[in-house]
Amino acid sequence: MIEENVSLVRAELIAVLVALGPEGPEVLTLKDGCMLPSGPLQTQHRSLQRGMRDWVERQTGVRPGHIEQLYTFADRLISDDGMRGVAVSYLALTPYASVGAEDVGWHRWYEYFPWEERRSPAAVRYADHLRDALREWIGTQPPARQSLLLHRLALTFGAEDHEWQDELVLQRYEFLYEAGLVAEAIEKKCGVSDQEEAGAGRRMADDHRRILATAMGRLRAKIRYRPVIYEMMPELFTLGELQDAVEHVAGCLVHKQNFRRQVVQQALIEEAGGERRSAGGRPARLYRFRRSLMLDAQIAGSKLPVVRGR
Amino acid sequence: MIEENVSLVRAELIAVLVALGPEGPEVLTLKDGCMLPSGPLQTQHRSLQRGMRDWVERQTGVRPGHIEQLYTFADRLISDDGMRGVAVSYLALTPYASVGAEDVGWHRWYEYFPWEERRSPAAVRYADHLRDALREWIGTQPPARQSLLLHRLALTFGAEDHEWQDELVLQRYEFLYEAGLVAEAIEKKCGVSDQEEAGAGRRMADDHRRILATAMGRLRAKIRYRPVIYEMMPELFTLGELQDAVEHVAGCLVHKQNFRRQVVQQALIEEAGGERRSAGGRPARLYRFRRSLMLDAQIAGSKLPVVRGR
DNA sequence: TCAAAAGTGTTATCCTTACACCCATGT
DNA sequence: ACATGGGTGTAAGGATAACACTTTTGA
Repeated sequence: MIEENVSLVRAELIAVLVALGPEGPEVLTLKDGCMLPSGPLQTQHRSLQRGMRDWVERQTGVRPGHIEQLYTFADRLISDDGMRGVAVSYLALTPYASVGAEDVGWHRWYEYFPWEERRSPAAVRYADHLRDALREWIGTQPPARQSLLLHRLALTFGAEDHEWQDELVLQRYEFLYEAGLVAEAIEKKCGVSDQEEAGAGRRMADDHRRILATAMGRLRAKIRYRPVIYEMMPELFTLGELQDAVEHVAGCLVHKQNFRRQVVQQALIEEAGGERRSAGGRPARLYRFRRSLMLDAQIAGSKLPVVRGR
Repeated sequence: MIEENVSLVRAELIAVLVALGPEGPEVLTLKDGCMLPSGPLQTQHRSLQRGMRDWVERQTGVRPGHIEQLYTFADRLISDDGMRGVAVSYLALTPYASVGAEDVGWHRWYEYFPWEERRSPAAVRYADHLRDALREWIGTQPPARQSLLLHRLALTFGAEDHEWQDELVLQRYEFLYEAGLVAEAIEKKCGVSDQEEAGAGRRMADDHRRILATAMGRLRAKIRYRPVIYEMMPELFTLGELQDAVEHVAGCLVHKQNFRRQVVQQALIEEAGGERRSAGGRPARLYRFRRSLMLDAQIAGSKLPVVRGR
C-alpha cells in the first residue's frame, strides 16, 4: 500500500527544558552541555508529547511541567541508514531540580547566547561588538545585497533608531550563522571543529542551538502576555525574586514599582503569609501562585511590564 | 541500525489555505469541502514546507503565499498498513484565486464554524444557543466536574462577565466535540455517519476540522499584532475593503474612524492614486501595501484596532 | 433630496511611564 | 547612621475609545 516516492521517516523528539537557576535561566543538557534531551518516537508512545516526556525522564530524571510545541523540521541530511528524519521540538518549563546522572546537567542559556544577556553595560558592549563584526561581513558581500542586509542588521540587532527586541533570538542567531560567526557554521564550511574556536557563544551538536534559540525567543515573547513565568518559580517567592526571574528571562531590566503594581493587580498571586530575610534590607513578603486560576491563566493572558530602566 | 521499538512513520503534510472571498474568508478544500489539501512527505521534497507547497499546487493549482507552521501531531489510530503517521499542519494565506479542478473549491469557513461569525445579532444568537446546549450537557456530567466545566464554558463562550474572545476557536470546537455536539464526535461514538445530522457546523474528514479551527484561531490572534491581513488583499484596495477583511476574519466589528486612523498611521500602506466607485456612496481612494516594508512587517509587528462597535 | 459610504476633527478616558518618597532590616 | 532592598502614592504623557460632523457620490 506504500506509494512510490513516499519516504518513511524516523520521528525524533527534542526537548528544551528551562528552569531558573541561582543566576538566571538554565537548559537541561546531555553530553556535557552539547546536546538537548532527545530520542525517537517509539511504538509504545501514545502521543508526541508523551514520547518527549518519556525521553526526558529516562535520560535526565527530570519531570517537565508546562509543555508547548515549538517547531517541526525535516533533517537536512539523510542519515547513515538512508533514513530521513523529522524532528519535533518542545519547550518545557519546570522548577529548578537537581540532576544526578552522568553528563547530564543544567547550563546557563547565556553561555550559548552571551549576546542575549543585556542587563549590564558590559554585556551590551558584547552585542555591539558582534554587530560590528556583522557589519564588516556585510561589507564583503555582493554590493546589491548590502543594503538589504544592513536593514536586517538594524532590525535584528537594533541600530539606526531601531530598538533591540529581545524576542528576536532566533533571527540574531541565524544572522550570525549566515555570517559564519558561530561555531556550527564554521564547522559546516571547513569540515573541522577546532574545539573552542572563533565562534561566538558555546556550541551544540547538530542544530540543537538553533532549537534553543527558538525556545528562548518563544519564551521571551510569551512572558509578556501569558503568566508562564510562574511555571518556573518555586512554591513560595517574593516579588523581588519574581522580578529577577522576569529580568533574567527577558534579558533586560524592568521598572520596579510598575512591575509590582501590575503583578498584584493581575491577582494571579496571593500573599502566603510570612517573609523572607536576605542579607541586608527589609524582609520581603512571600507570595504564591494561585493554582486555582490555572485555567484562566492559560486562556486569559496577562501582560508583564517588561520595560526599560531600573 | 534501527533500534527495537522505534517506529518509522509516514509524515503527512496538511495545508489550510485561506483567502478572502466576496463574503468573507474561505478555505481551499478537496472532496467537495470535506478535506484539506494534504499528502505524504516524499523523498524529493527538500523541506516540509516545500512538500506542502508541492501537494497544494498539484492538488489544487493554487500557489500558497505567506506560510506558517501550525502544529504537529501523531495520528490517534494506526492505519491499515500498520504504519503510524505524524501530521504536520500549515497555515497559508493567499489572494483569492479561482480553481479549475474537479471537487476542488473554496468554502466559507463559517460554514464549518457558524458560531464563530458574530457580526450580526442573529449570528450571536446561534452562539448563545450552543452555549445553552453545552450548559445542558454539563448538567449530565458528574457533579464534581461541573463547576470546572462551567468555568471553562464562561471563559471560552463568554458568560458571567467574561468577554467572548474571538481567538479561542480551537478551545470552543474542542468543547463542543467533548460534549458530542459536532458531527465528528457523534460518528466516533456511534460508528455511523447519518449524513447531515445533528452536529453543529459542516463536518470534515478525520481531524481536519480541528486543524481548521487551529488555523482560524492563529490567524485571528495574529492579525492583531502582525500585518498579515495584507497577504490576503488584492494589489489595490480601499480602506473600507480592508476593514471589511479584518472584520470578516476576526468575526467581529471594528470602529471605523479609529481603524482608519491607525491603519494610515502604521504607514504600511500608501495611496495608489485613483478611486473605486461602488453602488451608492462616495468613491473611495485606492491603497496598496508597501511591499518594500515586508522585512519590517515580519519583524516589527503592527496592531490593528479590533474592537467592538460600529 | 435622501440614503449610503468616505473621510476629518475633537474630546474623554484609561493605561503606562516615571518620579518621589517612606519603611524595615543588617552592619 | 547608613546602605540595601521592600513597599506606597501620585502626577505627566500617550494611546485608545467614543462621539459629532462634513464630503461626495448614486438613485
